[in-house]
Amino acid sequence: MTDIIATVDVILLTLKEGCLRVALLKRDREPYANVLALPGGYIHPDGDADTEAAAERVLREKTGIVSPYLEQLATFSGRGRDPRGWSLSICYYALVPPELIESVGRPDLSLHPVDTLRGLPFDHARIIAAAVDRVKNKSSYSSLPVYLCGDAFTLPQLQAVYEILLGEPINKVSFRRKIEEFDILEPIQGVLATGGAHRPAQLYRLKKQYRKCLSVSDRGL
Amino acid sequence: MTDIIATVDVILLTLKEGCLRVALLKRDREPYANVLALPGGYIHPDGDADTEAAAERVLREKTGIVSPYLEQLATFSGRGRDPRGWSLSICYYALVPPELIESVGRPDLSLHPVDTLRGLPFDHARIIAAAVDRVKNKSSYSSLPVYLCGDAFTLPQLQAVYEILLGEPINKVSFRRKIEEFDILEPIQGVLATGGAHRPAQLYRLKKQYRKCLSVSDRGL
DNA sequence: ACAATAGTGTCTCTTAGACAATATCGA
DNA sequence: TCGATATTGTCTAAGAGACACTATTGT
Repeated sequence: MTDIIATVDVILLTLKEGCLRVALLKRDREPYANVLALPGGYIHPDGDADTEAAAERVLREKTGIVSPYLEQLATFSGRGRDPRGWSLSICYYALVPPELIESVGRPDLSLHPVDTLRGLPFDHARIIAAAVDRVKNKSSYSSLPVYLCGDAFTLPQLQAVYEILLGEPINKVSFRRKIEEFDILEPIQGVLATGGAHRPAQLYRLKKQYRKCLSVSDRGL
Repeated sequence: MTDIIATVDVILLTLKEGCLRVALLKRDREPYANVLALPGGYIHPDGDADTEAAAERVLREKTGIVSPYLEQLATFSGRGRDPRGWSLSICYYALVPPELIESVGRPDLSLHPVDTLRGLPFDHARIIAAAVDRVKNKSSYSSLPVYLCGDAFTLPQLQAVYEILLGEPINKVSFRRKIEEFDILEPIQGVLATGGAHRPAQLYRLKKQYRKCLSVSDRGL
């Protein structure tokens, strides 16, 4: 009986310069050595409690990042996806603010717009597309996009994040109503003065109990 | 390095006597021989194109059923879930009308209400709970429940299915508006006369192009 | 004062749900 | 004709989006 190659891959997503980007790094071994690919690695049954722990470990070892939000995407499998043989990858996706990626200072880690990816090994293009679909869809009815923002952000900034993900402008009043309804943010006593020759915006942060869990709406937006 | 046990499990769900039920069968080998469990089995890298094909094969071999709708649920993994060691199960769920299960005539296959399951082996209770959550949630915004109906059904019957899954009565007018909006049904020229000392209802069937794909709404219900 | 963006009040239009009227069967 | 359920029409109320007005900064 043929063996099964069992790995985890992590789709690490962030929003930078108005565009959703995925973190890729150069593979350090065959197959596809020196090709940009998703951070991934073998499951270690001796050390990993489960595949989620394996994904956390792989992400930490390969990028230095610990993501507050990590969710299982799906499992991709089959004979054709890896030249070494029949393989199976349990994929997880993470959303982080761009500063977190930059703060770890890994020169081999690079960000790439998800719309213009080329030359990806294995079935990584398909996996990334599935992750992007999931994120965009989930953004349409949940607070998921807050994980793309840093510790403190303004409502106009958060709205811009939603608009990029959904690909369309959102009504300001409706948007604020929804966020109010989610009840996950609290104002910080202090305002964002920096940018502006205009009225400064209130800074908000996630309430503690929502650092790792999201709020969903039964309606859209 | 320890080996990984890689299997697929299938959560076969149906609606019978006003209650969502899962198909279980007695395990024919250790561990947990003779205990009721989900249909499952090892992945065959030599024969299965991918895990979905493996799930289809396992379902067919163990129950004789070929389900039009089969979707990946999630992958469950870890050291504690199988006494044989670190294991990993890619789980798929299927929705079928009860007649399909009865038509295959497997006496070892039995249906059990998902609310009152006891004594399940491995982490099957958790897996089934996840599948039920997924089905109920997806039913709130999609045409998924039609797969629980047979080839022909009336709108009041379909509404009853939705109401059982959602656990609450639905407004008749709104429900019909939604189904109309999905645009997946076509009337059959003939009416359901059987039940009744009352006006018979129009029979509908799924349009051909929706036999294996569902329609979703961006709003609820 | 002016430009620019933040934040809020209000109106309208869409749409989900309530209610009810009509339709069609068996007894 | 009566009882029961199917089907359709219409009114109402909740909610989303449009619009516009006020607020607060830097220049």
